[in-house]
This record gives sequence, C-alpha cells and structure tokens, in this order.
Amino acid sequence: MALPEFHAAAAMDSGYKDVPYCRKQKSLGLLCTNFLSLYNRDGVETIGLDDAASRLGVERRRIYDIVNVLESIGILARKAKNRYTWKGFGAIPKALEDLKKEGLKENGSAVETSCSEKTSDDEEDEMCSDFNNLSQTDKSDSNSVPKCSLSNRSGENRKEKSLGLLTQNFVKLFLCTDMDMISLDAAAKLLLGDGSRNSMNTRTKVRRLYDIANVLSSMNFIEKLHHPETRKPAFRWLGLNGKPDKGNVESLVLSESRKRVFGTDLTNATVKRLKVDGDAPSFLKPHIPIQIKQETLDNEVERAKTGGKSYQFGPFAPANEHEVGASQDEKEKQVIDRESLASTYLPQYHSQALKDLFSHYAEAWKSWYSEVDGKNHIQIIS
DNA sequence: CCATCCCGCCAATAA
DNA sequence: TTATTGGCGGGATGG
Repeated sequence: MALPEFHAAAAMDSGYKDVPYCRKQKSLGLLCTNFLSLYNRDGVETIGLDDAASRLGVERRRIYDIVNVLESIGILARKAKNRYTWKGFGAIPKALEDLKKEGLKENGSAVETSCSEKTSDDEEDEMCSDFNNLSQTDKSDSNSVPKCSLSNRSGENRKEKSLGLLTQNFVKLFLCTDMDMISLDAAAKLLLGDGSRNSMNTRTKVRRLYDIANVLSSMNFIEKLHHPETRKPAFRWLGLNGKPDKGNVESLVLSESRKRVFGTDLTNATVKRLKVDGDAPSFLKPHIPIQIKQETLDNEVERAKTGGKSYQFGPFAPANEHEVGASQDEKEKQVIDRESLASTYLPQYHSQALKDLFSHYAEAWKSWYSEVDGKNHIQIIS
C-alpha cells in the first residue's frame, strides 16, 4: 500500500504553461456538481469513497466534505466503511421536513422577530436561539449530567462540530426562522452554541459555512446575493425549487444563476497550488493522469431541456446509451485505482453529462413537487 | 484592502 | 497497531 505512486510526476508542470492554477476549478461546489453528475444515474446504489476520489481526481479529504453535507440533506447515507448508499434527490423533501420539525421543536417556538421593520432589516443580530445539538447517540447513559456539555471530556463535542450537523443547523435556520437572507457570519455567530464572543471561533465557523454554502449553492438550494441596502453578501434559501411564487413557469430550473460557472473541465485535480517552495516532491498521491480531453466547448451550461420535457420521469431518466461501468461496483475495493487510473477514466461525459444532469434535476424537482405538493410543504417566510 | 475558501496537517475514531 | 474520518486554520486567491 502506501504510495504506489506513478511519480511520473504526471501533473506538475514540466514545461507546460497550462493553467497556472485557477482556484475555481477546485471548489467544493464544482466538485459537488461533478460528484452528482457522476453518481446520479440509474443503477447507482452504492458509492465507494476511493472510487469517488479517483474518478473525480481529488484527495480523499475532499470527498468527506462533500459526502458529509450530502448526507445531512438526505441524498446519501453511510452504509459502511468506505461506502455510502445513494438515496437520491427524492429523499430530500422528507429530510427537510424532518429538519424543520426538529428545529421547531428544539427551540421553544421562537415565533418571529417582530421587531419593527428596521429600515432595510439586517439579518441576524441578537436573538439567542441556539440550535444546538439534536442527537444524543448515547444510549447506555449511566447517569449523565443533564447539564449542557461544557466539560465534555472530548466526547460528543467533536460531533457537535461536524460539517454535517453544521449543515443541518444552517438549513434549519432558513426553514425555521422567518429571516430569509442570512449572512454567513451572522449564521456563524448564531449557530455558535451561543457564546461565540471569540473572533477566532467565528472565523473558523465561517470558513465551514463557506464550504457548506458552496455545495448547497451548486445544487441551487441557496443562492448568494448581495443585500440590497447593505453591500453585505448573504444567502437566500431557494428550497426545492429555484424560485416558486406565482405559478410563473419561467425557469422551473435554475434560471440563469450559476454563479460558479462549471468550468470547461469536469474534473478537478491536476495542478496543485504550488507550495511556497519552488520544487516540490509531489508524489503524495497517484493523482490523475492528465488525460482530460479539454474539449473547448460546453460553456452554455444550462442548455438542455428546450422548454419541453424530453425525458419521461422514472426516478431518473436513464442516461440513454452506453455503459458507465458502474456495474461492478459492489465487491471490489480499490483495485481499480492503479489500472484504471493509468487508462482513461474520468471525462466521458462532458457536455452530454451536463445536459443529462440538468434534465435529471428538472425531473427530480418535479417529482418532489408531487410529493409535497398541495400539502403544507416547506415554505418559509412570506 | 478583505471576502472567499483550498490545502493538507494531524488528531479523534474505527477496524 | 494501522486505516478512516474529518476538525481546523494558515495563507493563497480573486475581486
């Protein structure tokens, strides 16, 4: 094990002026999009972390980030070590409703903040509604002080700071409160157990929130915009649809907001951020061979679906045509690595995939509507 | 400037 | 113990 390394130093410059770096291509948001387009096909039921990492060309660590937030929204579920189960977008409505219920119950009916209408109301400010923990996975309690943690011998404390939980709390903020535009650092202060008089704590929290916001944005559950009056950037909850309100048809799917344009390259990876130091041992991971066809096209992002519904439901329309090779994806481990790595793996989708992806989104959203349709679905504020 | 947030060290946890 | 998971925050990037 360890490093089988193809220290052929595949990537790493060596003469090509290629992309200097470009941070955007490595964002969590893009990674999430790629992750989704890669696994949101029919036939996928389980996802191997190693597989995901190598196919997406990123380090393991990144996969954990993505997977954690996706799980907190119900799209995935941990099945076992190195393995997650794909639940699909259809599981989201329920997950959100549960979150809403939980949030509402936790804090004693926080009603609303009818504090007049401060001209150009801000976002948070005071209001101490700590959406603290929620799950106490400990059963054999054996007398546990009802007191709030505090000196929690490094126990649940770690979990309380998990990305997943933070994500849920962040979402609850939108679902259970009347405020619909929240700035990250408002959210950070608000979600901080409360205290949070430390700037450092907040800073860290905000960093995490940025991460979360990025993946949620990539799925269009929230959107970043600037506060009308205040230049302060904030996020708005879009929910399961891109923008409800009035039966306007317009864009049932992401209007034209893509914020993060999906680069021309569907895979992240390749090229690291050069270290402070010139050289670079660079043999950490087998990285991805620079295959990437780099077709110079597909920048029209959300094309697809020309007004009509080309696909016909089904959980998710079959990616009409060819393999995907996701057939044997149930017993192996990380055998694939080396071999497949050398060959081509990644981008066989490209624009085609993007089209499918968006079509799928459209269908998925429609089906969610059916589920929570007339009922008292999630609808915040007014 | 400063809002964003990637990278990856290294500590908890699980096998 | 080793392998997985994943906090955490330095500091680069992009506006």
